[in-house]
Amino acid sequence: MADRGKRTYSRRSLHGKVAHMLGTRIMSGEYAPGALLPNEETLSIELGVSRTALREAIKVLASKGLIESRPKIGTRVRPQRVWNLLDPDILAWSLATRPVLEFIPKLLELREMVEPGAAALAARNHTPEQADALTAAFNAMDAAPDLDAWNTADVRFHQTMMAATGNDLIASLGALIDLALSTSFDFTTKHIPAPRRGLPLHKVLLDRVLARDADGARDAALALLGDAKATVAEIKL
Amino acid sequence: MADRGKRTYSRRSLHGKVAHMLGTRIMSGEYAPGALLPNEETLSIELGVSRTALREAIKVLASKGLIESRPKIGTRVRPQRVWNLLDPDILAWSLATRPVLEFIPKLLELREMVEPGAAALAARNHTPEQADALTAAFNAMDAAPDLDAWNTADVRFHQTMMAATGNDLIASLGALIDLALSTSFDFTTKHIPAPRRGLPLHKVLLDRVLARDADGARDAALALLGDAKATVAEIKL
DNA sequence: TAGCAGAATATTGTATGATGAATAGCAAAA
DNA sequence: TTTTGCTATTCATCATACAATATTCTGCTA
Repeated sequence: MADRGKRTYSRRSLHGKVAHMLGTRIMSGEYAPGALLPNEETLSIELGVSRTALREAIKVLASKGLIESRPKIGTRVRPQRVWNLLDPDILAWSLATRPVLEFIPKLLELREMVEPGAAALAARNHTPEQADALTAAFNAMDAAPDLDAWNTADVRFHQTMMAATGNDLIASLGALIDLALSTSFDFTTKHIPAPRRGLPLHKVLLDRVLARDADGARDAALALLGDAKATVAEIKL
Repeated sequence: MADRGKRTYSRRSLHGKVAHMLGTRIMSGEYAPGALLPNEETLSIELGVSRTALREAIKVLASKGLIESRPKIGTRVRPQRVWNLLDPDILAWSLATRPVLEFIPKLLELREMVEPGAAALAARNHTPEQADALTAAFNAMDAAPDLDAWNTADVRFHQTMMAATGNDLIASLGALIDLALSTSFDFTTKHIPAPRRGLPLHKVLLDRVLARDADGARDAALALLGDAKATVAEIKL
C-alpha cells in the first residue's frame, strides 16, 4: 500500500522540515506565546531557505492554531489555549521537547475517559469483518516473537477496536492515543517489567466484545487501563 | 483582546478562502478519497488565483491529513481513516456539507464518554480562579436575556469546566465539542422546546464541582447529557 | 495642548517566471 | 522475463516584483 497511514506531516519536503523545526521551537518555548517570530526575510535567511518555503511552513503551523500572521505586524505565537493539542504533529513536537513522564499521566486520564466507553460501543456496533480483524490482531500479539512485534500488534488491536465503535470521531481520538503510545514506546520498553502480562486482559476484552457484552467490555477495558497505570507506577519508583 | 480565540483557519486571506473551498469540496465528496486533484496550473486557473496562493492552501489541507502531493503523481485525496477529524476546520467543513442531524448522535456518543469524566476531574482539580469563572458563567446563563446570550454563556461554562480538569488534551477536546455545538446552534435553536429547562441541571453540576464531589459531578454531567439526548429525540419526531 | 487626518513605513500577501528534483510509465536491452 | 535507462509530467524551490494592510509618526486644526 502506497499510503502507510502516517498521520504526521511529511518531513520529506523542505517546507516540511522547516515546519518541524519551527514547531519544535514553539513547543520548547524558544518562541513563547505572544512573541513575534523574526520577519520572513530574516528568518528565511537564518534557516537558509527561500521565502516561499518558509511561508509554506508558516501556513502549516497557522493551520494548527500555533501562530498567526498579519501584514505590518508579523507572525505571532498564539496563546496555548487555542492550540489544537489533538493534532498529531503538535503532539509529536510536544513529545519531542518535553519530558515524557510528565505527559503519561495526562494521557492515562484521557484513556480512562475514552477507552471503556469505546469498548462498550465496539461491543454493540462491530461488524463481522471488524470482529475478524480484532481476533487477528490479538493472535498477532499472542504470537509476537519480540517486543517490537508485540507493540505493533497492540496498536493494531486498539485501532481496530476504535474503528469498531462505528464513530469516526472516536476512531480519530484512538489514532491519536496510539500515536502517543508508540512515540513513548521506546521510553517505556526500557522499563516495562513483564510486557506480556497484559495478554490475558486483552483476551477478556476481546471475548466480551465479540460476545456483544457491552458492560463486560467496559469493565475489561478498565482492567486493562488499571494494569497500564500499575506499570507506570512501577516505573516511577 | 486581539486574539478572539478562534480555532478555525482564517478566511481573510486568499489562500485561506481557497483552502476552505477545497476542504469543502473534499468533505462533500466532489474530490473523493483516492482521486487526483487537477494539477496546480489547471486548478489555479480554474479558481482564478496564482499558483502561490493555491500551493499555500494545499499545504494547509495536507497538514490536516486530507491530501498528499508528490512530483509526477499530483495531489491525491487520502483515505478518510487518516483524516484528522479532531481538527476544527475539518469539523467545520464537514458540518457545512453534511446533514447536521446525522452528526449529532455521534457527537453525543463522544460527549457521553468525555464529559462525565471531565466533570469528575474538574471537581478534583479546579483552582479558586476557575471556580469563580465557572460561577460567573453560570450566572451569565441565568441572567441571559435571549437565546443567543444563553448559548454563549453555556459554551463558556463548558469551556471553563474542561479547563478546570487541569488536562490540556481534554480542554482541546472540549473546545472541539463546543465548536460543534455552536455550529449546529442555529439548527437546534429552531427546534429546542424549552431552552432554559437545563438551568437547574447546570446548577447541580456547578454546586457539586465546587464542593469537590467528583462522583456527584459525574452524575450531574450524565443527567445534563440525558437532557440533551431527550431534546434531540424530541426534535426527531 | 488635545485630537484628528493623512502620509510614511514595515510587514505580510499575491503574482509570475524560471529552474530543479522526483518518479511513473515506457522502451530498449540483457 | 527482468532489468536498465530514457523521457515527460508534475510538484518543489527559488528569486523578484508589486499589492494590500495596519502601525506609527507627523503636522495641522480647534
